[in-house]
Amino acid sequence: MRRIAARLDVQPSALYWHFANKQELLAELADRITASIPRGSNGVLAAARGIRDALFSYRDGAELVLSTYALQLGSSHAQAVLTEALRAQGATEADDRGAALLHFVLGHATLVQQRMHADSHGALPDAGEADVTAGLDRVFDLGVAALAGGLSTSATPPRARA
Amino acid sequence: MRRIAARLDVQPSALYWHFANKQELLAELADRITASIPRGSNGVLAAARGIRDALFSYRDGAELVLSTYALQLGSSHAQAVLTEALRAQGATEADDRGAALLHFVLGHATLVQQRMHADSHGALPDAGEADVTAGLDRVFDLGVAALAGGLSTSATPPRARA
DNA sequence: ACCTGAACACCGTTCAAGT
DNA sequence: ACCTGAACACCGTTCAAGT
Repeated sequence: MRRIAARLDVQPSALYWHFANKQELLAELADRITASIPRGSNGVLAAARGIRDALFSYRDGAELVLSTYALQLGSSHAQAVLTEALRAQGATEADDRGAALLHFVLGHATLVQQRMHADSHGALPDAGEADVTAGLDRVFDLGVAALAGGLSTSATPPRARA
Repeated sequence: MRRIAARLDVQPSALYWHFANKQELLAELADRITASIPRGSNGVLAAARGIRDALFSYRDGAELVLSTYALQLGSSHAQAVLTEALRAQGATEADDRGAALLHFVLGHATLVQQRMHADSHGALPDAGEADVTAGLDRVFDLGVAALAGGLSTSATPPRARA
């Protein structure tokens, strides 16, 4: 709060005219992050990646959206995007699958983002020359594919294969 | 730190003889939580539930283990249990699947635990008489089943069906 | 070896008072 | 309507000094 106030050239107490408390300010921030998630119907994998990338593009975005979603402040835009992509693909139990997918994406993204953040501060145990992020994209894709229902995860498969 | 010190009838600064900082103390706590996860080979679903329940039995256990795992402090016992159960079931890509499953379980459990915690403090938007936790067990089971590989998620199916 | 005491540099939040 | 100033009740952490 003090840092935000400083950036606005205002006293910290001024923020409490606009927000009841820190949590409500964070909920507004989370809403802006999720609002930037693309709605397009390019398949479940594209939808999941859109969410992940939106989270990654803000510092602590994943953890913030996870917590705000848990408190049921903020919108459920992310889940709506996933459920919609699942339905377009003809998945069964699209609501539950959408929830599970969202939980996976939020867990995965929070974990990866925290690890990257720690690494950039040199706070990770030294693992030699290995990339901290090695294999995590593969884990993400595998997880999404599995949760999407074992069907094709792309609504637009390569034409050459058709 | 101050609260822990008080519980031990000691000054907060005394803790810094035993731990370098708060994060290292939390890592030790996370290790004790994951150490309580049962290793049995009763299938992937049982393994995943064992992890979830271990997390639930400590205040903020899920978030704590998620963060500690992200920083790669503490053991990878939870992931080992999942990977082992996947292999016993004959799953392909057991390592990546184990990672994805762990991410899902951590995301799901963190979300559910934070929501329950907020609800018990009356911090959730009023949803009438609905249970805050409604349907979440179903989402968990569906997620685990999907990530387990679409195979049977139980190593001991009902005998009546055999 | 293990702990205390005192300090340092922070937090989020409240609220009377200003304009 | 919107902000300041000052305070309150907290944090994690350090470090000389004690025993």
